[in-house]
Amino acid sequence: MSQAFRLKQSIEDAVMAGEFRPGDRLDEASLAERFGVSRTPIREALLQLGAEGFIDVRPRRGAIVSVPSPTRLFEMFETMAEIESACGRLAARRLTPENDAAMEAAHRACELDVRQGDSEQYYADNRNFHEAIYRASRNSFLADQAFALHKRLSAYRRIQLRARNRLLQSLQEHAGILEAIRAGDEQLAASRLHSHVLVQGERFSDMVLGLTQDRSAPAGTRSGAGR
Amino acid sequence: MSQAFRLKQSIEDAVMAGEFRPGDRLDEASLAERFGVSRTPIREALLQLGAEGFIDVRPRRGAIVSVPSPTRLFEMFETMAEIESACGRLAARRLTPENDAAMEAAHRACELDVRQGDSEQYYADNRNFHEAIYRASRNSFLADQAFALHKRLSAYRRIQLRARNRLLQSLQEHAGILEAIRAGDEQLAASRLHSHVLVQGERFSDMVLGLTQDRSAPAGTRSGAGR
DNA sequence: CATGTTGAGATTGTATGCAATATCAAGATT
DNA sequence: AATCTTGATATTGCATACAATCTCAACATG
Repeated sequence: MSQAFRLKQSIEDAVMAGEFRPGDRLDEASLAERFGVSRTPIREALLQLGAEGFIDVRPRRGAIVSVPSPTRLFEMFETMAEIESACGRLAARRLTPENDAAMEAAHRACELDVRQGDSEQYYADNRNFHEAIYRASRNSFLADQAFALHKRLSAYRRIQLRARNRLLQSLQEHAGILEAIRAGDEQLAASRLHSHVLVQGERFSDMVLGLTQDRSAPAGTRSGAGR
Repeated sequence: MSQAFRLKQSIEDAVMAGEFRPGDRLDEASLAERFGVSRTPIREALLQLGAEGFIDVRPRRGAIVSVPSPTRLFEMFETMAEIESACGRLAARRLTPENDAAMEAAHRACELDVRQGDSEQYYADNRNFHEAIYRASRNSFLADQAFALHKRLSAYRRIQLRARNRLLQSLQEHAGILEAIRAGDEQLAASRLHSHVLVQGERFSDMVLGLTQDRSAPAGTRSGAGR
């Protein structure tokens, strides 16, 4: 497969792994050297990531890892809540045994993780659970949108789950969601999913908003005390 | 501003104008010649359009205007219905005088177009009306998602509105939606928007796929049997 | 007659070079 | 001292060249 595709994935991974922090510049020359290719495929990967909203590509000024404002971030979580609840609504309407089984399996895995207090593994299995719901909507386009947004938010979501009690609460919410979907209660499934997702956004906002009123001077950037 | 950006817009416009039909190849050399640039910025534009889902870029095999299957298309409309109803729900909750005025103005314009039977102009003003609702959600990220999907579907939507009585029906639905949003009735606004959008998908489906079930061979499409 | 093979031409993928623009620090001006 | 130029340097944007792969039709083979 083409290099640009592999590079796109690698750069995305590096960003998600936190190797590049929000605000960091992604300059073409260093990336080219790092991956042992010329600037051309790097540019192509960056432009694609930019089109997907993963990074910010400013004409003539290079690409940076996007720095959503607290407001923007909350909007993203709110949108995720709307999309997920739509998935839940459709899942409740259309549930098949296969999809039910997939959700069940993912939920069981999450249970185990909580019992073992393995928050890192919970993070992964939580993702599987949510993706099982997306698929259960039996609308692959909607599911794709949900996947994409989930991925964009995962960096922020991960921080959330570090809190121990949140882990247990999350699991209990999953149980309630699953129950509603199985009961075919579209309304309930939608509203439970909505708050399950939104609470994360709210918690995160609280956390971030505590620090920055509006003028974010994101800590950690080598901002110019210089002058 | 950079050429690639302008080109991206131009190619998108050409696709939306129907100059390239679904399934047509977008080969780099001819586009480069047409726009008087080299292949490099053309590639960059195509890759970005591909990342946005507007076209299909198949590695080593060039880009084509995507040809959503009837099923996929219906899924896209269903997703649009979910997103729009989310916008409506939030708009009902958060309506400001400014957003109200904007929706009102767009609605008035649509009324005038119907009275004059100008379906082409209605097409444009209808878009404004819907975009006014997106903005009224006061969630700019959600609104951006809605814009993008609306754009991707507009080619199919346009065909819909050609039918005369559909024009009037559409207008009446708009009135109902506006009323619900103003009344602050989130549920009603959401459900009215949902069916307003979905009915287009359904009509389109009926048109294209009277034979949905799974039997392929979409009769009547010129790209069906191909070569 | 159907199917597999092959090779020329066409098209995409990547590297490199140069032009255009942005960045930033040192010096000029008030 | 603060702000405004200005030029050197770094970085991006685009064009061109070449390499890698695909396409497709003519031919060979059973």
